[in-house]
Amino acid sequence: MRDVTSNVITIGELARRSGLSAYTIRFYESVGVLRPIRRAANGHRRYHRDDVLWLEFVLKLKRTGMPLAEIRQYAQRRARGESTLQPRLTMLKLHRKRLVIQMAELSKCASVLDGKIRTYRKTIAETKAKQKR
Amino acid sequence: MRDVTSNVITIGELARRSGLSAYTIRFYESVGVLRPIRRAANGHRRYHRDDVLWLEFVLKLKRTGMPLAEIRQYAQRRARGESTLQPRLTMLKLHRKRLVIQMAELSKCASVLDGKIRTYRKTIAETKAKQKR
DNA sequence: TCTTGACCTCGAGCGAACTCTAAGTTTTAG
DNA sequence: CTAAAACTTAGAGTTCGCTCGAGGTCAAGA
Repeated sequence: MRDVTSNVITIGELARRSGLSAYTIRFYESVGVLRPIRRAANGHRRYHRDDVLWLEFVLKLKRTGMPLAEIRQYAQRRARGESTLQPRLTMLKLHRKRLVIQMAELSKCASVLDGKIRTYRKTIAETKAKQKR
Repeated sequence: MRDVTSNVITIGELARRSGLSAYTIRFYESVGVLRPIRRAANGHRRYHRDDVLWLEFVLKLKRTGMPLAEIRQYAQRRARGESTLQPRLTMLKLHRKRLVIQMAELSKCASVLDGKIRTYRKTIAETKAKQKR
């Protein structure tokens, strides 16, 4: 059996842990969101601790609406080292601003929804009362 | 000149007001997100107050991540009248739950981002200090 | 009258993000 | 040793949500 407790894992195990499909993980590598992954002697991908951590961060960005093209740019700057710290910081700050806007949007929509839910409940209750009479 | 203050507006005016393109508005009608819009004698669409309000609500759902297929289903139930109140209520409650999850995701990501931004700032400051020496 | 611009329909095209197929190797369990 | 499961590649196909092009009508302004 494969050692699942190791800090070097296969693509299948990473898929299981991340909730992505192996297809998607390879796709992310092919578009440059993940750097070229180290291989075992047989050519199979081996994901290390740092790859896993990076993927987790990528998924955070993705789930909060950053497009893959932008994540790729960030990844490529990261790969180029410390000289790109400033532009990366700018990207993060920009995304943070978008999050704030998104959160405002969500909470506004939540209260609209709450209003609708309340009136729906009332209407349904009234309809039922009428039927009983 | 066209009367822009009226409560019956053209597709161009609605596009201007909603920020969507006229293409998109027609597309929404074609997929059933908007009901078939009333026409002027010449066949041009005329949007009334209720159409505009409905579109506003649709955009709230869309911006908070409800897929068009689901919005269409809601719209079609709405068109079928009071008998669909219960399933519509269920849909709204479901979407509300998703909003809560999304908001949690966003704020979690925001704090991760804040952490990164802080360490980036520090690293940049240190690098500059080193260069001065 | 002529031109410009806003509208119409239908169907094709596009970009993003996967998702899968095919054909081939390798690993692992029995 | 063999069968099934897990991996590899390249490239095709799918879904979603638009976005546009072609070709046509119609109305208002110069």
